[in-house]
Amino acid sequence: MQASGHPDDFPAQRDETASVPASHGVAAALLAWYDAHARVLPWRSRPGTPAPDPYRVWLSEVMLQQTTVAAVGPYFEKFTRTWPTVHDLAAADDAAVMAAWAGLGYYARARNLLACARAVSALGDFPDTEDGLRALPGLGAYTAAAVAAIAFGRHAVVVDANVERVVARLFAIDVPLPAARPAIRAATATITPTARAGDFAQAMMDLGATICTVKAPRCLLCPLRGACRAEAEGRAEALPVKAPKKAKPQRQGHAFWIERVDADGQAQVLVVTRPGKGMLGGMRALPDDGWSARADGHGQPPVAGTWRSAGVVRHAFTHFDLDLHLLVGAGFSPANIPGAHIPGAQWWPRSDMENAGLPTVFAKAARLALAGAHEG
DNA sequence: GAGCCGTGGTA
DNA sequence: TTACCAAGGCT
Repeated sequence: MQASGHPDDFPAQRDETASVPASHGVAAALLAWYDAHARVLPWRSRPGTPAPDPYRVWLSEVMLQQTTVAAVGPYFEKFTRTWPTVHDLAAADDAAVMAAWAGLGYYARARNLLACARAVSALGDFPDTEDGLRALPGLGAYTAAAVAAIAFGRHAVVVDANVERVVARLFAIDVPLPAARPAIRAATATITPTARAGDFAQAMMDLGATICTVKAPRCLLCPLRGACRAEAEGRAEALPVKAPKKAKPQRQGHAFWIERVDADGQAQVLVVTRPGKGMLGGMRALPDDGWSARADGHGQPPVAGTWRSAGVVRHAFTHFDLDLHLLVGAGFSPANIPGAHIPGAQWWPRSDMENAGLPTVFAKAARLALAGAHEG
């Protein structure tokens, strides 16, 4: 194959028999495309301009883990408005951060976010190397590389699901995931430029999000079309190959709605703070009967009383589906009003449940309870 | 390596 | 409606 040092030669220089695309041409073509088509995002600087605040890069990358740009937007705005620096976040109360994260999912991210902010604040600032970043809580191989490249201009190989898809197609890697990961990483390294590694990473992700999509990739618009082996072979959409998924179990559980009127005449609802680990760990919630991915709940209410059904919330988690049966309690004796018996319990104003910081499954249950009350 | 861990959009 | 899955990390 004739080597080419001229980006202008790309993509015509592609050799059909080559095992890999022309690396120089791929990076140059992608960066040129990015300069013209980069998405404008709140946590991102324009191509070729100084890098954004590492705090904002880090915060956005953690929020974007397995989460869409559209979903992250309002949360990023809220977090940066409430806690403008990593030191502000480090000083925040755990409950405030968890409540602010409510609805975004994968709540271990919020717990690690706070731990990371406190570690960084204690250090004085973010580490500026990939290895230094990788040692922080919540930063795995992807996020450490992304922050190193985007915030600090480091030459790091950034591989997320977008990059996996783009590279699997570009090199026609048809080994199924996850076994293909080492080959994909090695291939990514061959096309990652020394200069502008951060823009390159973001360009790959933009390409994956807008052109090289999972379904119906828009190959006719792709700046890497001439270098793409999968496209040349007419099988871009078929790559990467993934192992089949396991079926999700259907679980049954109960949540319990308990109200009181306090001394000032204010209606309140009993909420609990869940244990710091595991499902919805550290989040405020309604009392429940211990349902989990592994088993149905035991069905028993936390206190004696009269319970009536207020409906069912159907909710899909990553690894199981849940029917959450909502029971509304009444008829508690004055000596038996719950609260003291239930670990982590507190009373929350009934009129302010939307600000209780409930994860979505419990927010749905709360809306059901509040709506049901109007039916009489 | 494989299981666990949320949510909302899309086809 | 069902199924897939998005800027993954941790154990």
